[in-house]
Amino acid sequence: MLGDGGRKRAVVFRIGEFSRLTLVPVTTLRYYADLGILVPAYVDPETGYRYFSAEQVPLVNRLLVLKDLGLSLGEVKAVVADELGPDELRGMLRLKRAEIGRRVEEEQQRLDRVEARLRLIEKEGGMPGQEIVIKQVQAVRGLGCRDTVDQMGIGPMFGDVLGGVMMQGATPSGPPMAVYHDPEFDPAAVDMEVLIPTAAPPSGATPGGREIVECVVPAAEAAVTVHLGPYPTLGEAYQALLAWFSEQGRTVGGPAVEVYLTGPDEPGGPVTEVRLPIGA
Amino acid sequence: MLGDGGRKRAVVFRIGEFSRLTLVPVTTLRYYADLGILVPAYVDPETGYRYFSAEQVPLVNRLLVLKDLGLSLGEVKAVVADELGPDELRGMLRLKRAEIGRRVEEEQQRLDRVEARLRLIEKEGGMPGQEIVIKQVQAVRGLGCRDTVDQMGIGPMFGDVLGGVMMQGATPSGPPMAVYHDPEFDPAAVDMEVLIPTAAPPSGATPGGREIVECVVPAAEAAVTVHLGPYPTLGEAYQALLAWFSEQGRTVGGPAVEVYLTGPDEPGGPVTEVRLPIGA
DNA sequence: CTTGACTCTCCAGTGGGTGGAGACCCCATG
DNA sequence: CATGGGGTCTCCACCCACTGGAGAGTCAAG
Repeated sequence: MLGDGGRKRAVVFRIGEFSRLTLVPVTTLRYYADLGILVPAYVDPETGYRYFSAEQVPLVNRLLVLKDLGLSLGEVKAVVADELGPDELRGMLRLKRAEIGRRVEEEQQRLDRVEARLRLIEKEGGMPGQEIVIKQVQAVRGLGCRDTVDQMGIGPMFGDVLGGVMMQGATPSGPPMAVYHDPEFDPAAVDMEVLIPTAAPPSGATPGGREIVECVVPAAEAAVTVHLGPYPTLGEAYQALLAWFSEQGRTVGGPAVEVYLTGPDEPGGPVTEVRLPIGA
Repeated sequence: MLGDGGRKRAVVFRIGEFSRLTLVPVTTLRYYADLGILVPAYVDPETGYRYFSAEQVPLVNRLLVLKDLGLSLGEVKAVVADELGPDELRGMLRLKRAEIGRRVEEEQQRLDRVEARLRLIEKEGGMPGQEIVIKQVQAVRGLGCRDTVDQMGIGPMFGDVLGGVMMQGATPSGPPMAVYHDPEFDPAAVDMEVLIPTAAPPSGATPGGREIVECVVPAAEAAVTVHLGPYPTLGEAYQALLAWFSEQGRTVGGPAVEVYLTGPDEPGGPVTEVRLPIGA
């Protein structure tokens, strides 16, 4: 058309023209060429210049469409290079559909959380002091015992169990924990389990007066918060957790667990993690 | 508690214990520490060991919550470090809300496209030969002319315009284009505009018999496809495009544009890009 | 031949980590 | 007090899909 005198030379474009034709940036074209996804029709062995043919424009479009459907460049390469059949392609797209669906769901939930947080800020004028996080806590194995005591007996029980475990020669592998088996807190009769995590628990003997046995706190999905301050103020943490449960429309799925990250002798009071399992 | 003889030493955890407490991987804790997001309570200057205090557990939870709301680590750092007020935080969250909303929208549309493609594959048993892509095509400036000719006059018109433009000494900056101004194709009277893109267009003179003037193809959002094969088969491309418009529930927003990437003398026929603007 | 636009290769950086290599440290036991 | 095993350190590379820059070479018009 533009001269060429009848010699049959394929119509090729340099990378810049091709970029203008396809609206794909030059650097990206080079990147695709290096990855082998869009191999130039001809590469000058002297200069390294890449030349693309007009027939490659629809290939670029196919590539863009596949990318737009959410395929990674590796998958795109497999599709355009290996010419994989409609079955594999269908399978791949079904996977993508599931994956994108999941992502939509996730983002929607994230959006809900952001909106809840915004409402909270509007109402309270700032971030709350204690955050509530969902965690998949794994099971904890250790030594301890379960007993029903009144409110005043809680402190002594810790000392008792701790002393008993030490007497057994076991080495704590983490901070002490307690499980409160009563759904309601009754100051007169607290059904609680105190345990010290240990790596390889040797078995039973008696300390001050209670029997030390192997105990397990089961794995759970739990709403978790951390309370800073003396034990009488732990109720705030439970209030916040229960408010969260009612706000989320979820139910409590098991007994509360407290983890005593720091003892009561610290300046500023102890640090206590409170876990409330989420119902199935 | 564990001895310590009454000396006031803060309860600190090594990175592994802290990781177990917070369920954040050790490597990630180190990463956050390096970024200055979660600075250890104490770093041993001799060994470099990082020690975290129990008071930092709620800080980690706050961090996780913020990250979960979609903030980047940089933003999280700004929030936890600079203690920025509720106003900035609110603003940031509002931005996030908009951003996440956009992303939900996008992913939803992507999901729709994947499902449409899956339906297509089920029906046709494979990928279509020609893909349709949405592109923001920018305006093209050049030399050419508009005329109404019959079907047989299209070819000569190209030769005429091309010759005229060459005679002006202008250098084409891209492949020839044509705009078809009739909504319907009437073989007896085709209202078409032929133009050759040029960088700095010099103005008017006459070639074989038509006046060459400066022309512009406006920028547009267009559905684009590329057709391989002789011109009489271009109807397939238009059919595919119109099917796409009706499937997408969109309307055509302007005259069709054809870009002649390759001339008719190529083996295998010419390569032609067809653009149909999308209505506002 | 010069000039300016274009292209080449190579390297670095993005974000939010993950994994490994090789060296050092801590602690409990013998 | 030596030793062993597990924990921790730093540094580097890798993931994805690009994007930007430096410095050198190339192409085409005047």
